Order: sequence, then structure tokens, then C-alpha cells
Amino acid sequence: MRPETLERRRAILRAATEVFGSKGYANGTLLDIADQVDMTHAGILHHFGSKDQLLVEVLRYRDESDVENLEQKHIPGGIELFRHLVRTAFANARRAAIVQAYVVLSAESVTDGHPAREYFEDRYRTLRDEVAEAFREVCAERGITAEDRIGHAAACILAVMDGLQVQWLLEPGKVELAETTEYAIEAIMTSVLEPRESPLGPISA
Amino acid sequence: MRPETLERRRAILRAATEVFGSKGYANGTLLDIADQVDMTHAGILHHFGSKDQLLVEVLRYRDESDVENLEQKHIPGGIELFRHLVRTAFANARRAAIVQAYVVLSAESVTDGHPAREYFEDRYRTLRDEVAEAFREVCAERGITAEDRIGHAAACILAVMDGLQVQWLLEPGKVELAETTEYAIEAIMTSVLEPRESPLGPISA
DNA sequence: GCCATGTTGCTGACAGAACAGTAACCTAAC
DNA sequence: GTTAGGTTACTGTTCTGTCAGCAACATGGC
Repeated sequence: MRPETLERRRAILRAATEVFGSKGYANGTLLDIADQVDMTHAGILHHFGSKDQLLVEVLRYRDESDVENLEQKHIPGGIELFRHLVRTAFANARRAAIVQAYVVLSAESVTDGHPAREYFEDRYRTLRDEVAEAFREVCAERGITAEDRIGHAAACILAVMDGLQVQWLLEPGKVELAETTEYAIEAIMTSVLEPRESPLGPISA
Repeated sequence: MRPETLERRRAILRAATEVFGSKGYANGTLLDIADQVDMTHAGILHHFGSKDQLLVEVLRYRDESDVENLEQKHIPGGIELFRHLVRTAFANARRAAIVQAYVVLSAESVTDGHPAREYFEDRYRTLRDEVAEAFREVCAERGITAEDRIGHAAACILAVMDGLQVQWLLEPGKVELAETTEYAIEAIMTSVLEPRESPLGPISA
């Protein structure tokens, strides 16, 4: 494969990220993408075979470029993972297009027969495991056990990051993505490391 | 308007909720909906004018039926609001179709020119205000002030509920929607009512 | 109580556009 | 001279929306 060809494909992937992000996968078209890279839609199909396949490669490509930006070339563990998540939130606040792509595609993926469903299932499973593992490390350092809380807390951390992105995309002026994410992560970490009585009391049906 | 007509329209709205939920708005078609109520797609357009308009009415209809189920006919305040949110999460764990509709549509609404965008902007703004107000009530009862934290916490509570729904829809067996939501709400409430030092420490860029 | 007249709730057929994918062909690079 | 990177042209499908017409129902005059 020629290096120019590789760069051409990367350009297509970047354009596809933007189109799927701004219009959704179902609503974004190959023509939209083709226009951005001065091609016909048939040219894109020549490179990627089908629209479904293109989406899969868009997601893979984004994962790769994420890892490239990480100097150590792999996600840190322990407390550093949580700091990394906060830093990611600050970085995300400056790249709405990519955030939008992830928000739209991850939600769309829960629909029947969506080509990215498996990707997102894997992704969340992996991330939950990594966050849970980081919690275990931090707990061990402090001589605490909190296994039951850790499972919930790991899912919560990912959830709050995603949910804040939706609100932020809808009204960027009304929600501070990064600062609020930081607040949430601190709150959830504290609930694991220094648990307290529930302020809710018993809840009747 | 005849009562049978009204019931017919409600049937269409229910069918539309299911279709938009399971396939998304862009990908779900009027024919899908028409089939479920034994009509032609032209019949649906006769009642609702356009697909966009139908979506708007689907969302309105769902809000109405939500309020009907609430005995006091309006959302409670203070600590009762938080209990209500937890109860809603338990109820949601038994109606994946409606949850899916909300997840898919709210995320899709951030795309350019989406007909439900205004609806969701309003919705989140209103909900954040209500949660913030409930926080203020609870703080007042306890003689605390936490105005700066409240803004963040209100957004976080909505965010974590939404985010957990996505993970739960993707792998219902791996995420306990209701219990995890309860855990998150308790954690965030505690962070407002009994704040502690951040476990993260300073974060370097 | 009954007919005339509008109104409502559809259907069937069609227009018009958009879209994914295919096939044949060209051209330039290796 | 064979392969890779495209284009043009076309196919078949799908989908929203429009329009004319029709049957059932409602309503007011008698």
C-alpha cells in the first residue's frame, strides 16, 4: 500500500467521523463524506467496501489515534487512571466534533442490528474492567476493601462522563463539561473510599 | 374529535415510540409504524401531518402519560425528588422499550437540525433546575450552603442516569440499572451535603 | 325519524428524491 | 503489463409526502 493511499484513507476516515458525528450514521451519507475529500461516493466504497465497514474502521481509527496521543502508549492504572479521565474530559471540551460522534454513535448502537453494537459492548466492558481494576489498586494502597461498591462505581464513572457530554452538546454554555466531570469523579471516588450513610433513607415503592 | 379517533392516535403514538426506540428516528419509517396499527403510511400522515411532527407528539405524549402515573400529578420537591428519581430508575428497569426510545432520541437530537433538539434542550434545562432546587431545599433543612456544588451535582445526577441506561441497554446482564442509579445518586448527594477533600489531588496537564 | 350535506378517517396510486451498491472502464504508477 | 485508485453511469430500493376519491359518520332542517 502506497503512503499517499494510506493518507487518503485517513482523510476519508476523518471526514466520516465528522459526518457521522454531525448527522448520525443512519442519516449521514457516503456522498456527504465523499464531498469533503473531493471524491465520488464510489471511490469511498472502493476503499472500504461498504458503509457498515467504513463505520467500523472509523471507530478503530479513533481508538488508534487516541493511544498515539498518550505518551506511555497505554492507559495508566491506579489513581493515575482517574486523573487521566479528568484530563480527557478537559481535552474533549475542545473537540466537540469527536465527542458528538461518540455520543451519537454509542446511543445509536443500541438499536436493532446496528453495525457498531459489538464495538460498543466491548468498549464499555473493557473500560468498566479497567476502572474497576484501578479502584482495586487505590483501595489496596489504603488498606480498604470495597468490592461490592467498585462494580457500581466503575459503571457510574463512565455513565456520568457520557451523560454530561449529551447535556454539554445540547447547551455548551450551560454545562461545564470538564469541571463537572471532575466533580463527579471525585464524588464517586469518595463514595468508594470513604463511604457514608445514605442521605436517602429507605425508599418506599 | 371522536373518542375512537383519539384512541387510534394514541395507538399510533405508542407504535411510533417503539419503532423510533428500536430503530432510531432517522432509520425508523412510517411504514414500520403503520404496519403495527394496520394502516397505510398515508393514514399516519393524515393524522400527524409529517414525520417530524409525529416525533414531537410522541415525546409530548410520553411526558403526559408519565405525569398521569404520578399520584400527586406533579413532581415532588426536596429529598422526595431524589427518592422519586430512584423509584423511576426501578420502574425503568422494567420497560426497556421506552428507555431505549429516550436514549436513542436524546443522543440523536444533538445532530444538526434535528426536530427534537429544542424538546431535549428544554427538558434538560428544566430537570436541572428542578434537581438544583431540590438540593437547595435539602441544604436549607440542614443549614448548609453549597450553591457552587449544586450546579454541578444537578447535571451529574441526570447524566449518570442517562449514561447508565446506555450501558444497561447494551448488556442488561452486566449492569444493574436501578441499584447502580441509586448508588450514584447517594454518592452525589453526599458530595453536596458532606463534602470532603478530593482524592485526586492536583492534576497536571 | 329521515334525508341532505358536510366532515373525518382513511386507501391506493403516484411523484420525486435520495441512497447504497455494482459494473465497466480509464489512467497512471510501480 | 499488471495492479491500484479512481470515475461515470446505472440499478433497484426505500422513503416521505401529495392528491383524488370513497365510505362511514355526524349534524341540522324538516
